[in-house]
Formats: sequence, C-alpha cells, structure tokens
Amino acid sequence: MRERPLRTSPYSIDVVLVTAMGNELAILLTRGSAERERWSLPWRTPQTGETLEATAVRVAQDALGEPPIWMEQLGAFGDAKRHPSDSEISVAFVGLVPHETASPHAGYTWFPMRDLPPLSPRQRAIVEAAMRTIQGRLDQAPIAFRLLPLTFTLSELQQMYELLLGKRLHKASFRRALQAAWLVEPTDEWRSEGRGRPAQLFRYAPKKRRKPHRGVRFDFLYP
Amino acid sequence: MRERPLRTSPYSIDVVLVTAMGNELAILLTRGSAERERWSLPWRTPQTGETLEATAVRVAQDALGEPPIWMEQLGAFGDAKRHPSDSEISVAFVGLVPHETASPHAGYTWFPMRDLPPLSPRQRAIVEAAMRTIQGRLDQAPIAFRLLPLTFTLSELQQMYELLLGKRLHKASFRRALQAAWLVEPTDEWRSEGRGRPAQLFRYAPKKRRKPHRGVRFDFLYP
DNA sequence: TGACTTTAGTCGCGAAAAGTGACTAATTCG
DNA sequence: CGAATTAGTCACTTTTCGCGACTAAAGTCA
Repeated sequence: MRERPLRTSPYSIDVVLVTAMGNELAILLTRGSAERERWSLPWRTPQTGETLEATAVRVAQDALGEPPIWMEQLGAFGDAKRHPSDSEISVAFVGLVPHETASPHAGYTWFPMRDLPPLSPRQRAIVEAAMRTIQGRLDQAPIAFRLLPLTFTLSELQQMYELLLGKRLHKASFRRALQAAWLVEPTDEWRSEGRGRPAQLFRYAPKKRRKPHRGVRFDFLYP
Repeated sequence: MRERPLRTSPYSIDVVLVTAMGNELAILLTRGSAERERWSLPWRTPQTGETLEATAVRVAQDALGEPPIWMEQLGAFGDAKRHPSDSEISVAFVGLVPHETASPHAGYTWFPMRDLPPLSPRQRAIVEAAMRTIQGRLDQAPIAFRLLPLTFTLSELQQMYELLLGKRLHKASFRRALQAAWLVEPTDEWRSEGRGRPAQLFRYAPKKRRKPHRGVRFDFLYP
C-alpha cells in the first residue's frame, strides 16, 4: 500500500461529459459544497491501483449512474492555474453520453455549451480541448452514432454531425460520403415526422474494409 | 511552499526526444545509475511552480544542452505499468531535435527506432504514442523542416517526410502538394551532390493564407 | 379536391484534387 | 563521347468535391 499525501492529492481526474440536448451540445457541471459558488467539471482523485481510465469511468458513474459510451484522454493540464481540488495537475478526459439515458445525480446539471457559467482557467482550457478532440475524432470514431438512438434518419445523423462540427453540411455530399464509408445500413422502417415525406430509418453497421482507407470526410458548406 | 511526499513523486515528466540520424529516426535514452541495466526515456520530477512544458524543456536541456525545436504533450500514462521513477503516472512529451546540433550529454545515447533496447511497458507505450503524434501533426506543424538545415533540397525534404511517415511518396505529387501549401521558397543556390543533376536549394517560408484551409496532404505510393 | 408547403432522397455536371508514368535537364563516371 | 544518375516537370486518367436542381411523399389550407 502506498500512502497519499494528506493535504493535496497529486493529481485529479477531470471529466468533460458531453451530450446532445435537443439542438445543442451540453456538458455536465457540478457545484460541490466545499467549492463556494463556482461550478466545476466532475472530478475525483484516483484510488490506489486504479488506472486513469477506470477513475474517469468512476467519475461518470458517480455523476450519471452509467459509464460514457465513448471516452478519450485529453492530456494533463497544469499551467499553474487554480483547480478546485487544489491538485497540481488534472488528467482530463472527454466522454460522450446519449441524452436519453443520462439523468444527472443530485448536484450535477447539464449546461449548454453556449452558456457556460464561469469556470476556472484550467477547466476552461480542458473544455476547449474536449471540443477540439471531439471534432478531430469525428471521422475516426463512431461518435455521432453513439449520441443517437439505435435507429435514426439520415437527417438526424446529419444534424448531429452539424452540431458536433458547428458547421452546416451539404445534404447530397453528406450522404455520398456516408455511402463511401459503409457506415450505415437501411432498415425497412420509415418514420413520418409531421410534414413532409417520411424518412427511412438507418442503423449503424460499419462494414469491414480490407484497407482502412482514410477517415470519413464531409463536404462543408461555406455560407 | 508546498511539500512533496518524500518516498515517491506524484508524477514524472518523460520526454521522447526524436531526431533524424542519417536514414533513420532515433530517440534518446539514458541509463541512470539507480536503474540497474535498463534503458529509459529521459525524465524528471517537476519542481514546485514549474509548468509541465517547462519541466519537459528542462529534461531536454539536461540531456542535450538545448531545448527541442518543437514539442507537444502526449498525455498522461499510468496503467499500473512500472516506471523507473516509481511514480504513479508519467506525463509524456515528444520533442524534435535536429541532429546536427544535438550532442547527448554523458549517460544519454541515441537509439535508432528500429533497434530499441527493452523498455518498461509504460515507456514503450509512450514511444508508440510519440510516433503516432508525430505522424498526425506532420501536416499541421513544420516538423519535417525543423529536422533539416535552413536550406535543403526538395529530395531531402521528401526523404524526411518518408522517414517520418514510414511510407514512400510520389515525387510529382509531393511537389504539387508542397506548392499548393506555399511552404517553401527557392533560393538561388544549387547544390551538386556527386552524380546527377544539381538540386536547387529551398528554404522554409510559409506564406500567410487567409483561410487556413486544410493541412498539407501528400499522395502516397502503394508499392 | 387541388394548389402549395415541407421534408426526404437522388442525379448529374463542372471544378478541383489525386495518382502515376513518362518525359526533359544537368551533372559525374568510365 | 555515351551511359548512368539524380532533379525537375508535364500530361493524362481517375477520383473526389461542391452544389444546384430535380423527383417523391407526406401535411396544410382555401
């Protein structure tokens, strides 16, 4: 058994939990009792013998009761910026959570990305890194699919990509890229959503490619 | 002043210093006195008040007498894998050093990537992450140029890219991509390198682009 | 009912970029 | 000198991109 210093932890694990709330991205923040009036990212200090990832999953469990559907480490953040835990560095993670199944425990609240409360400089840097990482992984990991229900329309999928990228995409090009990447397959169900022609439902079903070619790339709209 | 625990440091800063040695990439390893017979990445524990980057630069200074020409954080590595410093986690960095000016201090040795001595699992993971990061940043940061002298031939530049990517590139496409990216400008000097037509010397001189468009992308050769 | 609106889904073309072999140019070697 | 060698460019084909315009199937409202 290894002792931890009593006053301050060597490092904390901070997690940016991201979800799609309606038309916006949102992240989970908490206001602990000891941290007078400032919101902060969920965090914990590691337990002995626990891997970094395991601690990050535990943070998510404590906040939402379930693990993220996708997670990635953002790196270590120090920079002499003050952190609520008073730890010297934070090892930060991003995690994605589908909004349907994500009901925050007491003390945790979803905040839309557009309207975040003041955070510590370090945590603000972490949130920005999280967004950059999500956008960078979007064409390599099935991030958008994981934020949607098992079946979805292509319009819903496109809207999710637009939300994550913060950009409008061109419909025809989006579908062409999707087909080239062999990521979805149609079901035989259709959904009528009020006005307009009913949309076919698709599911995420990546085909094995012999060559891992290049990632999915969409055409941007420059409005 | 904050006290550090005496027995183990909370974390160490490990640096993968990469250079181009002739036709191969090489990284710097050290065999400290206390670390019986095993080579390891250069590392230090942080001093109070020092940023992570500053510590990483200090590691490079101690090993080579000069700071890396480019550096990036790789993240935190824990995974319960044993580290020579006995620290719980390592915050790892990659740094690039041009080989001409990089003479290792006593106890440090360049090892070609193809022929590394046994490393701890954690450090092996760090080295692999370093290579992935270099390849991923190659089209965003002027990595290849920084490993070359101030003026260079386009063949030398292409060889450097091939070395870093581990792939052959097609000459005509390479030059086309280079021109599209406005990264180099010709000098009026030529260099005769034994047999064959003399090559014109170029220098790194990135033009400001109004739109940061996309990164440089080269055409691969599939042999 | 029938014109109009709204959303889904597709087509196809012009432009741009990528992939590649073959060509010309300037040097050294024998 | 001619062959070999390396640098640099050209030209052609294929693929991908950007995007407007089209058809399809529903609801809305006079």
